[in-house]
Amino acid sequence: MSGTEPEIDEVDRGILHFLQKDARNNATREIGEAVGVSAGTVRNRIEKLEEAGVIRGYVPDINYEKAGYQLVILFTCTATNPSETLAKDILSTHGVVTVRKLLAGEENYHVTVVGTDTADVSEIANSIRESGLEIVRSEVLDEELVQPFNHFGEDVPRDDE
Amino acid sequence: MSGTEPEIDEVDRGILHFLQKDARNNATREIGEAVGVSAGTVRNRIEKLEEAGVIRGYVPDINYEKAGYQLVILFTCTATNPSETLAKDILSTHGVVTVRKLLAGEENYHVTVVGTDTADVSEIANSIRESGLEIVRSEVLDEELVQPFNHFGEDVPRDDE
DNA sequence: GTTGAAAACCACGGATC
DNA sequence: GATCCGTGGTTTTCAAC
Repeated sequence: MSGTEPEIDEVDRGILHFLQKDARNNATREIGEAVGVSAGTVRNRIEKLEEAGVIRGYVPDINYEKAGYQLVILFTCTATNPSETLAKDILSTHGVVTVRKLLAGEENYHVTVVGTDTADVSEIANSIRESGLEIVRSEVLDEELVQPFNHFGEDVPRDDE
Repeated sequence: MSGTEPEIDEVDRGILHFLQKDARNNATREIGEAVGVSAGTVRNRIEKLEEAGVIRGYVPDINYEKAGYQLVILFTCTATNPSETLAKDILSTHGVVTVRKLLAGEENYHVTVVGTDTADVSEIANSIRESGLEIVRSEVLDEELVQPFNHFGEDVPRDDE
């Protein structure tokens, strides 16, 4: 199907574990010392992981409310006429931050949007409908916590703490 | 309430816009040229944004399936006995990658988990129940797209391109 | 708060094992 | 495939505006 299955070993898991904690402020040498390889190897592994599509990119974890966008809304939707590009179309809509497509069920699209006020959110809702989603329910998001992957490197020996 | 409201200006928005695209492989000098300030100022602003809590951290965007965790499940739950630390407790559970707490409604907790097989997911489900969540529904996630914040910097003047 | 320059640090590339 | 090393670029620090 999708072809190659990348083999993720302990070194890769350790690297991914480190990147989870902080994907920006760290050095390959520091990671290498923690997982037991050289800095150059860390760089090679990261490159492989990126090429294999395991790592899709690096994003900042942003607190929307503190950034001035007080409203964070979760729209539960039904795709009336699903197309191949529907998810990507929705994602490119102003205000949309995440799109989750479920494998089955009626309410098979979950769209998270952020806005400054209700009028703003209302406009976003209209855009979503025009793209081909019927909004079944809209709810206010109170809190969202992200732990991108707490599996990696759980059994990697740590020299500190 | 939460106290200080950080003032996000055009420079901050431009910086956030750049970090969205790639939070790891970029130079402060490059960002500075795009938004019209020096590299040092970019670093100062980023530090401010981090201290203010606008930027909570930097995380890799990982494709779970390609990393060997084929099952990505969305649990829709109801908090039977909500506590202050419930969301954080759930997040620290093995296999849990995101916790979304809704402001109101019966099914007010959405928990995304990843696992290697059904037995793995079943164990995770048990852990979630033990933490105080009743699982109302479980669905298979087909696709998840993230666009952390496409608002920032849309109207920032660019001197090139 | 921002800027500019010097120094320490790091990533990147090739050669080697 | 992993490691070492030299070079260019970048972050960092500090003085000055």
